[in-house]
Amino acid sequence: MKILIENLKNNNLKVTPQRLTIYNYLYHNHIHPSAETIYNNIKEQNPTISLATVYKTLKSLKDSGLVQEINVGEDSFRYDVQITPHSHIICTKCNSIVDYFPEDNFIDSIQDKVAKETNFQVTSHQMYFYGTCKDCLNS
Amino acid sequence: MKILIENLKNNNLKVTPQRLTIYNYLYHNHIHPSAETIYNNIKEQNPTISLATVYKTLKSLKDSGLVQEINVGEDSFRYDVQITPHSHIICTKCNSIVDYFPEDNFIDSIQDKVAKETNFQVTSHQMYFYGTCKDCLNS
DNA sequence: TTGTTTGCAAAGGTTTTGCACTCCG
DNA sequence: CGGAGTGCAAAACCTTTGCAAACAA
Repeated sequence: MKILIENLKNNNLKVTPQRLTIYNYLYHNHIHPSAETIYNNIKEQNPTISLATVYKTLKSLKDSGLVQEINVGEDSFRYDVQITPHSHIICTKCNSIVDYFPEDNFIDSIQDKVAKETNFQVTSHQMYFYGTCKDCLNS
Repeated sequence: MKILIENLKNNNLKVTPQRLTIYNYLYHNHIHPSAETIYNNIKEQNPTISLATVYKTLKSLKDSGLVQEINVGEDSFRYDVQITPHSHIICTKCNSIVDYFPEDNFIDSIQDKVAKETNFQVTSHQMYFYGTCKDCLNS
């Protein structure tokens, strides 16, 4: 939570219970939830929170770099605490999303390669792999 | 257009002027347009077409494998004639999307690596690179 | 002819916005 | 206290759906 509080202060954002709750939920639940899922799961502890506040909070967290927004081809965005750069691998049967952490030099080498071949200054990337997870393969 | 007509027949879909127009537009305009953009650009030649038809057609083309749907983090999907597998590189200043074709063995090696390390059976992927294009760097 | 496709309007789902109230600093 | 954040309801989007008319095969 220290990271959150520091980061909020650095961005001139106030520390509110709603922001703490949402960040805390994401921090402890790496299921890449949608705004709706976050809302449903936190309203038990925080019955007065609104879905609009969840969206507004996610926007603040995203803008200050604490959370990343991902889209795997569904109707809605999903959210993820950004600790270190990583990719996502999606099971097309059960729709679960699993983090995948490639080594740094692997990513750097790909970005360098792309930058060289396209003349873009590449600053970030998103990599999604689709397939079937171990559990779904066995059932 | 031969590809389209053959493919439609193989999928028991009828060849209609609307489908020809939309596929033709995508085939000649590799700007990765949204449904709305497609609609706006083809309605000059086809004044009676509706946006709903554009969506329905894109769904048919997607299901029969002629078109791919991509999402780069905007509110809407964008569409792309799928010729060979490729990645996308997005300029965050001008929002243009450029195709990037890595060598086959490069992709295969990444997918193999991911599959091995995650125990997923990986069937496909989407790779998006974000940065600044040559033109925007020079202005 | 027959089943598919189209076009319209309406509905559905996600996300944003306006505004008064509340609360952090 | 003052300005930022919250919560509600309404609005704004994008996309899908239902249905009668039009059309491809």
